[in-house]
Amino acid sequence: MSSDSLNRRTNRVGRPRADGRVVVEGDVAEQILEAAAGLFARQGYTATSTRQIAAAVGLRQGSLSHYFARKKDILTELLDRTVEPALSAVDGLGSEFPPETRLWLLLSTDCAILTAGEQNLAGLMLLPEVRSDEFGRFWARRQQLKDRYRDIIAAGIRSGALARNDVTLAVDATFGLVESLVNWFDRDGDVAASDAARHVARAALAGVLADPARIDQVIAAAESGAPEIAAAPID
Amino acid sequence: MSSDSLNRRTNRVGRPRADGRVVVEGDVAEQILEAAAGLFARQGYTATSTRQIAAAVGLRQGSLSHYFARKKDILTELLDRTVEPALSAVDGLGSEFPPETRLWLLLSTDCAILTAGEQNLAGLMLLPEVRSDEFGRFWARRQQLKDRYRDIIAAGIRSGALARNDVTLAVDATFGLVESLVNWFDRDGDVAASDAARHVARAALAGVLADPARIDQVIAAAESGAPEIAAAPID
DNA sequence: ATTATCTATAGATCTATAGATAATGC
DNA sequence: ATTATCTATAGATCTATAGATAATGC
Repeated sequence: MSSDSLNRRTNRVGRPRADGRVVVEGDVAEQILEAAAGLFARQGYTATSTRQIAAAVGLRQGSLSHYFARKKDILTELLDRTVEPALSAVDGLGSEFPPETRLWLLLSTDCAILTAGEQNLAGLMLLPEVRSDEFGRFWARRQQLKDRYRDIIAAGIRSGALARNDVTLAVDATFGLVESLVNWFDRDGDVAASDAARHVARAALAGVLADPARIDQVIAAAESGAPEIAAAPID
Repeated sequence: MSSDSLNRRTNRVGRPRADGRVVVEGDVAEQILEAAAGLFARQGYTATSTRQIAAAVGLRQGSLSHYFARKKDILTELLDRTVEPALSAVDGLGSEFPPETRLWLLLSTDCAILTAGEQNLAGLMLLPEVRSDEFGRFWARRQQLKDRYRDIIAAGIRSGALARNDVTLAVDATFGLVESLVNWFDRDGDVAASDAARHVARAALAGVLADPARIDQVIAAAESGAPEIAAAPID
């Protein structure tokens, strides 16, 4: 085997980069997404220039279009990756459990997802620019997730396990409390992701339970996997 | 009294506006702040141009500098008005109550403040651009508020009323749960501000109480104004 | 004279695109 | 031939500022 063929293995097709650096770790599109996620989260979307994103991965500004035709496409792809894991986790939720148990399972997996990963991906949805219609697809997917919360909470209210509050309030608040994690949970801080996730999930559940004293029992039942006896209906 | 002097009353010094509209309702600086708050919250800081702000109050872009030398100064003033009310509310907090009662009082006033007003002023602090050093004064004030939470929560853990969790976790989570309101509470939605505020404050308190069953008792005690009997210390 | 505005613009961006170039692949 | 990059730039911003102007105040 000549040294020629050895070199060819590590080299890539296409004009070399201006800075001379060779791309080793595969997928450039992935690198762009990762770099952009960090920049968007720290500086904001509009305040992050395509030049900055390109520089972060060792490209010139104009070369980005080879991977993403417009800046917006990068954010769209990142947002997509935000909802999808939560939505598919929802599907695996056993329906044999009583609603308050299912709610705990939903809450705790959701909180775990939000605190997982190196980057605060889910935080991107709070960027004001994301409110624009251009990102409608994302908001539709997210609404699906919220609808699952609504189903479970409504069932819990019917069974008497959850307080007979306004459903909209209960759903909005529960959903909102969970998502508070993306604001304050700090991956570089002292608090462990699992502790933060559990604390928030527990507070959210406590907020809707009819009998707050039952909370640790509900959590234990969910985690032992055994469906506990449902609370007696109120009416 | 001539009609001349009558006219003078309603007219103002200075060159008339280009659009011919006459400013009636006093303070232009306040109008700028209000318009900017709405635009920043909806579109983001960088994505809002000084031209848009000016247009919203019937001025030309260049005329803004008469009131605020730079765009940043508008946001700084808005952020100032965000922390100050919360900080002064904290001062009025009776120290004769046990910590869990004081915590409830702090939580409920804070949540009330966050949901009050026509505009989601507090939401501005989540704008990514605000993280920059330029707004350090704001973050320092906010840290003072957080320190009050820490004092009270630490005291509650010592007294045994609050769960013996990591203080940092408890403070970060409690503070974060409260602030989740700025993300999801919708002034144009169906949920009343007072309901949203109460739900969140209650969930946050439930998250840290040693005995969740006590929650409604603690809240009732705080609201009747009578200091209840403190829980027995753990050690 | 003072004030609140205006108009016009310099200088600095920023994004998307056209077209060139330097690799590998066949 | 194909691919991944480059360089250069058009066109559209955006912010801050200079200097003019049209009111009122005295």
